[in-house]
Amino acid sequence: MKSHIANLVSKALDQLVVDGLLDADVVKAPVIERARDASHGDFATNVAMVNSKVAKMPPRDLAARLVERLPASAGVAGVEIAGPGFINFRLADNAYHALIPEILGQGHAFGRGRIGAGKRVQVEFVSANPTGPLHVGHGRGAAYGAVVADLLEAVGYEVYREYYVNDAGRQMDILATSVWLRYLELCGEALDFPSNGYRGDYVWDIAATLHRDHADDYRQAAGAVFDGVPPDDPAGGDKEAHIDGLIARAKRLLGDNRYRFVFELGLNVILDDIRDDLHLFGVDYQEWYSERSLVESGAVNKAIDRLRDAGQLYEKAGAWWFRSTAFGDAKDRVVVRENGQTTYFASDIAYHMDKLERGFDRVIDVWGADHHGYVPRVKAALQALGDDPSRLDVLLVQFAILYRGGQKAQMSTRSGDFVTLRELRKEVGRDAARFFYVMRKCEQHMDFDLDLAKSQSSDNPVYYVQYAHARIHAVLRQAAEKLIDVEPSEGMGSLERLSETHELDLLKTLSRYPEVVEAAATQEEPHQLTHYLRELANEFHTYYNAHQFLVDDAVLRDARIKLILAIREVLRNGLNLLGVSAPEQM
RNA sequence: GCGCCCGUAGCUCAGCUGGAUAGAGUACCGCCCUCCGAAGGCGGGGGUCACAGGUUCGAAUCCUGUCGGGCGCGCCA
Repeated sequence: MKSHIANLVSKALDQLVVDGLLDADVVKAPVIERARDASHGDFATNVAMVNSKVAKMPPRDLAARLVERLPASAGVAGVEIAGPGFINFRLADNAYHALIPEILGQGHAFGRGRIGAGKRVQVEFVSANPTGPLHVGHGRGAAYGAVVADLLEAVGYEVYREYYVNDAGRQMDILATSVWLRYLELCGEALDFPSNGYRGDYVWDIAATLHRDHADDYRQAAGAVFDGVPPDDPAGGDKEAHIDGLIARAKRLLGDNRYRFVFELGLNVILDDIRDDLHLFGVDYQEWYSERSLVESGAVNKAIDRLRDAGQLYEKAGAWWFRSTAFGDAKDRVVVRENGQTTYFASDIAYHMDKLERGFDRVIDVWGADHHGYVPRVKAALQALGDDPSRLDVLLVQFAILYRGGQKAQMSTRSGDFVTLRELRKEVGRDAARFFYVMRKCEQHMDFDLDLAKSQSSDNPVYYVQYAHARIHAVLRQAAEKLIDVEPSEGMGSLERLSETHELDLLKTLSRYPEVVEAAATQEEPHQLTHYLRELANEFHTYYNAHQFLVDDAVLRDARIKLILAIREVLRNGLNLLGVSAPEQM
């Protein structure tokens, strides 16, 4: 409908050019938008105002000339000039009635589009370190990334969802060492657990598995482990030096193979947990991409070599630095440390290089906002390698702060004192968690009200929308009891009986759905969809209270049933895109 | 100190590629079930769009500055 109006306006503009009232070179393209106020009709355009200057004519005069040249159209019931020079279009009722067979005919496909044109886009999200269970801070990125991916798919992109597994590096060594130390405690060794180790209960659980399956096979005397290791922070030392010393000691005492065994046990247990957790959250990936595989395949060294060959690296204080300042970064960055180990950043360069080499048209990273300072260096690296950094979009998600009983629910991974995503799901349910996380635009700091998410009342927006869907099914069940055929196969002739304001408003709202999906997808803003669904649910509830659907007049009843079937379809499709269920009963 | 994000109704937030009287939910007050689920609906009050300048036919929206809040500035990941 919108494009139809745009088409009419373009033709009128062309005619103005032909008539010599406008210069084709300077005329600005028309923008058609939904009228905000019903009294302004259905669509409006500001072409007359934006072209007023180049036409050397007051906006309203230009508007009048343009309206004179608009082609006639059956779907358009009225055109008027208003305000400073807006041209308002009012559609004929039957233009909206035709929407119902369209929706019912397309079913699940209604609202999906093709502007993605099959382009391949990769979306990387969550990618939390496998050093512990996911917590609620990861939940927002998970929900947001998943919905953005689904939205892009809905508008015609071929989407590849990926989780980058940081299974190399020092944090993983700290985890492996933490597991081993807990295991030693289970064996009966007395020791002071390092202040920088992972202290969560899940570490005990992994240690217990090791102890159950291998008894004392991995046991070493605590003295042998700790003697000569630099003191920990509480003992007046440095916690970083202490944990590094313990890692080195673990590797030496266990030997490569046995250390690797403990390491992998920890990694696999946690990764399985994360995978399962996300799956139950409705988040599934095409690929779990291992950082270690990147190191072991030589991809990291290859990336470093490419940078060196391009003259973008230099040596300073024993380390190799990437000249990222040459590409807009605030300072140069180390890629190879003094000790010869490559940095996380070096892996990330290789990873992003690989993403682009895999031939994606677009690459999207969803990161926590605390990583925003990291964006310039990754883009710098891509540019230095001769790739096009604009193919990479980094979407930053701000933190969500949880409130329970009006109080902040705080968290910290290292101390083990945090709310896990699993617990959140258990507490508020998957539907509410998914909906709440994407209800706000991602750059907005979010207050997540656990009590509200839990409440089974109209205060809770997710229940409000789901209730509208369930209510439609309640009507359909009622109709079935009365032996009314709810899916009549005959034509749509009865639809012109839909003439109530509530009905026409609903049709108008339904007609917006494809535009909402497209906007939410292209702007990566799932919240637009949540707002839309709330609005649609509200209009349905209003309609429900104002009119009886299952009336004696069979023709009218038939029309109304078709309308609510169309509403059901859109509610279901929209909720589905959000990863929220559309229950038939609640 | 430098960089990024945010500041709109008591509270939580839309609106931001400039457009017509600034919206929604919630809270508060008042109504509506002999009627398909009241987990609902209708109405009402409530705003110097943080502040100050600038750009123009027009600014919550764009630019500059100030003030407030969050985050980041590792040879950690």
